[in-house]
Amino acid sequence: MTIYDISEKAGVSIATVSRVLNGSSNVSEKTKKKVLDVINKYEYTPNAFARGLGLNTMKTIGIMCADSSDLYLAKAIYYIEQKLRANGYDSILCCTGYQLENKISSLNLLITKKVDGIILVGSNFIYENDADNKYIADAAAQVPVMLLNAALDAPNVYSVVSDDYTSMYEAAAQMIHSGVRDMIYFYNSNSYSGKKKRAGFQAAMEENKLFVPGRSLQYYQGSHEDIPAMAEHLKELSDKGISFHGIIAADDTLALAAVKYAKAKHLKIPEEISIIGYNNSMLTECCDPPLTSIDNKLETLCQHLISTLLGVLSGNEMPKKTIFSGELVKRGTTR
Amino acid sequence: MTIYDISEKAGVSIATVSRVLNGSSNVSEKTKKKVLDVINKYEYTPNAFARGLGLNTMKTIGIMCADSSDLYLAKAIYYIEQKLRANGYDSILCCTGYQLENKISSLNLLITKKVDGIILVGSNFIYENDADNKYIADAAAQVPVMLLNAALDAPNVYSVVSDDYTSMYEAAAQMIHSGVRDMIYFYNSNSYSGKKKRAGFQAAMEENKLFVPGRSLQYYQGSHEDIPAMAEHLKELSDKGISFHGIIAADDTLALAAVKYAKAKHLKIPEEISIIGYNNSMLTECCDPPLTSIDNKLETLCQHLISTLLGVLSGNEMPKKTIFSGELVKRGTTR
DNA sequence: TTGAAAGCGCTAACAC
DNA sequence: GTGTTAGCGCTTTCAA
Repeated sequence: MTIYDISEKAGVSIATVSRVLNGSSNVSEKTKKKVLDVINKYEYTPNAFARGLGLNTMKTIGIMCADSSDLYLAKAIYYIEQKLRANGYDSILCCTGYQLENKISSLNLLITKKVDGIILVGSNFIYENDADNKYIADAAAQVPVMLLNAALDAPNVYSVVSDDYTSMYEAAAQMIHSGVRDMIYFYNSNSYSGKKKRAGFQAAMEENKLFVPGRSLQYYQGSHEDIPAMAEHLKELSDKGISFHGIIAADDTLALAAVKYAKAKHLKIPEEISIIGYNNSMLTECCDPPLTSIDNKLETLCQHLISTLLGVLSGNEMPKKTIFSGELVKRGTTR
Repeated sequence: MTIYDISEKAGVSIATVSRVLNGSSNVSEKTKKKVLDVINKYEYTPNAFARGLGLNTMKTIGIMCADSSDLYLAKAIYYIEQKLRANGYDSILCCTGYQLENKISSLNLLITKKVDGIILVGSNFIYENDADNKYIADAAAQVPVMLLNAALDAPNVYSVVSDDYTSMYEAAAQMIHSGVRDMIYFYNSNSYSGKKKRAGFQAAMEENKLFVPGRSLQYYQGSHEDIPAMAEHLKELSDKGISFHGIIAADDTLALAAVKYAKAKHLKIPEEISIIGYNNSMLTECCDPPLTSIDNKLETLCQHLISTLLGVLSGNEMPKKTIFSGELVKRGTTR
């Protein structure tokens, strides 16, 4: 069933059918009804490809993320997809993994598929070496690119970020204030947001003359999901003689590993060791005691990201970078 | 830049350009190289919409799920997206929520967008009332529909399921064997797979004359993520005088709530209470002690689902339903 | 308010 | 091995 069939059965031209299909005003109520009746009768729906060819858009947005099964990224994708759909856009999902090479080819693929815009979910798309970020600016030459929790200053790329620096700064300040002096920062990512978090922690420590290079910052390299391995890492640290009575983790998974470590060492939480996570995910309640964590207002970020994108697509001038603040949600792992 | 531009610059016809683009054999090496050079020089990529219009496909598969941020569904989507992409297909993601109405409209929307196939991820797409499943059969009249962890007998719909019944039966049998007599089944879904699981539990209990109607089966109605509320539900049960020394949960989240409950009651795990979860997710390691759980081989299921879909799309005869068995992974919450 | 007709950029059947 | 041409099903001028 094509627009020709409908036009024939309704006794009008295809132009008229097209007009009612697209809600053009210049159609008499009478012919409009006539056409609509035929359309409904035959359950006709326009061919999306032909439409795409004519309009040069199929109203789809490409969503890229490293790993859609990551708790945090999954949540972001969920919010984004919902809000896009509510605005008439489809989402093409693209899980790229963490390799730059794959990110580049995925990005190019999406552009080839003629998406209307691209959303990069997660800070891992931004690299320390500026040259490595060229692929994003290149893509932005074709379609608007939105960054969630990352920022890049380039034409046609828009960033929405949580103020990780301040959140972490305040978490650390708070823990210091509660009496802990020798806490460590436990992290596994040097991404854009990863660096901000670490810097926030470090600043708070330095301000209080508590920062010890090579000790205060503890990097874990390994699977993002392997909690036992993370806990083991902490144990080795402690075995090496590095002592600490507080752990601020770069995400809730790492924090859970910290809790696991503390339990294995029979340390009382929070009396003997304080722990703070990041993301305020469901994991906070998977923990005993419940995990204190930083809420970075993911839904708000996503909401804002989508409105910005829609604005850009409508040709409006939109803010290049928006920053939201996070909030420390206190639960059982801190005093 | 179009195929016409390229053909002109290369001094050949558009048909020849199209041929090298599509790897047709009937092109001489010389002209092929000539065309390829021009293509590379101008970084030309064919217009996907025009291609779609001609071929009537854009090589995309619709993925529907109720909630892509659900731990289990997210993992499934991840596997599926990866495997589709590896085979040259894009994925349009569609989070429908749990309302039938929305599922129907999403499904129709995907068909309108002319996807090549549709994958329904999760058992919640199948309803008890057969009439409610008509929307799936209707969709299958247009494109192949794949069900993950659900089954429906209709033309052009294919099911890949884990043998939830047997897995649950064996988990229950195992717990009975370990000496627990009065365990309860803690669940929150009456979906296709939810019913299978429950039936497996019930069968094992009945076989051992341990099943007590109105007691052995405990339904929790509430947020799928609210662990404290789930734990509270168990506490109320216990307060009501219903005693149990074992909990088999329909998923790991519920099982974690069971652990939380046990800790609040100062019950020793597994000595005084045994707990088994389902899905063998990362949550098993978020738990202290680590959670015994049933692994339903999600990646295998997804792998098989994709190969079946690809087979169907290639016009091959494929199995309508495939069943894989799960496996009980014993950890610290069982004896 | 309506219709005729020219694209949109590609594929593929057919002819040479 | 290569070119010509007729679609694919829509949108959108331009005339009427």
